[in-house]
Amino acid sequence: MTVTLKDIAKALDVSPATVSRALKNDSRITVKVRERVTSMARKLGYRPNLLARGLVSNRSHAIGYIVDNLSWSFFSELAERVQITAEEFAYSTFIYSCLKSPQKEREGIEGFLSRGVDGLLVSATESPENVRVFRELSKANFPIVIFNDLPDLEVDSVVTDNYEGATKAMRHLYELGHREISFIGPKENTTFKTQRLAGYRGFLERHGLPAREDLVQCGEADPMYGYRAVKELMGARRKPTAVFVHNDTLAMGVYRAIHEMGLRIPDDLSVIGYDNLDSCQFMYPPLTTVEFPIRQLARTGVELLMKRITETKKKTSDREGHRIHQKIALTPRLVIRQSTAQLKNTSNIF
Amino acid sequence: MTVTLKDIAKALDVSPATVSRALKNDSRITVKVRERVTSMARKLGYRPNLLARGLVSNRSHAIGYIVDNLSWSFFSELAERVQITAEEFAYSTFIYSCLKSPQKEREGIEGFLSRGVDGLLVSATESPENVRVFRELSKANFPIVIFNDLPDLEVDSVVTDNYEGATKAMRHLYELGHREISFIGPKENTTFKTQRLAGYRGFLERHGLPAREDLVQCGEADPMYGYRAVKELMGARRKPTAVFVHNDTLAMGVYRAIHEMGLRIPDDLSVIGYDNLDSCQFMYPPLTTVEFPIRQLARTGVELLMKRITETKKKTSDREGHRIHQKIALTPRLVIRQSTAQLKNTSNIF
DNA sequence: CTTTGGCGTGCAAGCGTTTGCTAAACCTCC
DNA sequence: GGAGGTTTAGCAAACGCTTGCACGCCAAAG
Repeated sequence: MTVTLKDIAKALDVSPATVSRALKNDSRITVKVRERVTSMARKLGYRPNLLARGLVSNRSHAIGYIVDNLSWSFFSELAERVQITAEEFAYSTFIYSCLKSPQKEREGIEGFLSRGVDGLLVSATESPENVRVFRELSKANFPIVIFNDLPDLEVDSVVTDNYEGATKAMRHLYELGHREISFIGPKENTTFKTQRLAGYRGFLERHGLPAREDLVQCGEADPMYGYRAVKELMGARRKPTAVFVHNDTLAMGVYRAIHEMGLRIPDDLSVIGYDNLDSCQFMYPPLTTVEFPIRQLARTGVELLMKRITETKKKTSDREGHRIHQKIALTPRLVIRQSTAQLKNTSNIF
Repeated sequence: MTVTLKDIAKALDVSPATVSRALKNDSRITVKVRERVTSMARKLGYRPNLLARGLVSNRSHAIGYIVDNLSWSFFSELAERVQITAEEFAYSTFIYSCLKSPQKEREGIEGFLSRGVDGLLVSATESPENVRVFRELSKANFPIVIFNDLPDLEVDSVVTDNYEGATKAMRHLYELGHREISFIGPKENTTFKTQRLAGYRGFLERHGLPAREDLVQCGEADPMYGYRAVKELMGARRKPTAVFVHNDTLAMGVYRAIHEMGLRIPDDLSVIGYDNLDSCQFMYPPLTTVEFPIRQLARTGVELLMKRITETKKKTSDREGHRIHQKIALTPRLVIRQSTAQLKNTSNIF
């Protein structure tokens, strides 16, 4: 059925070893032989069996990428970039969506390892059990890079500075004259959320603004929650004049609520998001947001992972040499569009 | 380093064969032995090597899914559902985004086959070369299911009736009194586009409405094009009162253009989309659309593929028994939200 | 006490590759 | 013309697992 190295060997009356070497451009093989082999391979429609290859070479030329929810633009954009970048290194990418379930995430990890991936990329749950698994893998010198800022740095990671991003968002609003600024985010205290919220609070504090807890709204990580939160905020007596939303997806709900209430963005409420998803520019008005540099993140992560992989595979002997782990932080950038504007009718301008 | 069957066997002083059988609940193994084996496996942290397993059993327990652009919600939502459904069958899903490049798509297929996937799921380019590849695979009894309506039915497929969906959209607009209805879509003549456009034209014809070609706008498959198209349409002398947009993503651009021009949906223009992406309900106003039943499609596709896989793997002998291919069509459903409304100021009501 | 027949387990081959070592062939040079 | 060296190619083991077959054991039957 399927044609193997042996078939080529038989057809050419050489040994499988020779075919194998010829196909991978081993210098010891004559040009003539190589040519005969490659042309016969093409003729027969030879397709290398990566399972066999992986079994003996102990390299699958694949990496695994675990995400929370592939259906969310944030993750699917990342996943696509990871795949594209890995491809430049002749690597396949296996993607697994764990639906925010630590249990499933665990299964995903196991599955990847069973399939012999050469390395792991993670942007998923922060469940303690799994974080422990990542630590152990890392300690065992298994190549793994995490797109997150875990408490103790014992594993390679590529992150963005969420605190800094939040600060930039806040400064932008502040400079536009806003003082009553709300924060809308998920209730889970992921590092992303914690840092962004800290950036928000830190900014208020440094500028002597009151930290009104009624302006901090946390709920489900779903656009619907953004919708509900705004309805509540804007229905209250002391409304905010601007809102810093934890991510662009949540901002979609915010938009809908504002429009539905017959209010306008940015006139009645300035809105700033986070992530800079592709869809931002098609919201109305186009959303001002903090860019989460997806492409660079994917690239940096994959490159770091590849470095680890080659390191590890090379010196399989001195595996005791404990690696120094890296944490690479990318700076977020503010993308100003039209959902934020100068505050009007106020004496509060600095 | 990694623990294998042999290690367990050695530790228990039994043969690897016994361990293998015990772990897969072979009835011939004593309960006592089985228990000793499983507990030892757990203790040692045994993880089956799927490469080896696949090599000998010729079953990888993985399927490949090729999509056009993973970063598009439509595909990532599909991919996630495919993964979830496949998991129910104890199958892994490899996802590959070919970025609409037939070349890359081809590489993706080859990669999947090299990795020994047991079956293929496709919603990607319709390039003749690759369609031929699919045909050949199918002819060779390789399990493959396509989410598309290919010209000649020689391969299993699961589709939705785009013509019917378009008709439902048009009828909805028609019943609301609209007569000047525009179509905005991609310029590539994919089957989706062709069928939806045919549905649009067919409807006009059956209802004696003029087929104004200036109302049919085709361009890039990108929200930006929807934006430009609407600007042009609404800038013309004879504006449409409603627009049927080929998909929800394109509709985002339509929305932005309308809003930017200071017009209102649905008052100045009724808009109907196609796909019913998660984000539809958060557009403002929530988008009326034709549902592309993603979940059922994924489920049906995976189930059909699984059926093929078990069929094929069972009777590896009579592989000549040419299979009868199936085409399963799911009916699209109209989801009425608030982007469409009764046409006002017109004598044209039926 | 020897056969028969299950039943439970082990042997060994094989899946398609890679790769260290060996061997043959060919040069080059004295 | 043979020693020594350099190419070039083959042998065979190994990767971790599955599986057809054989084998040994014990109980029941003859």
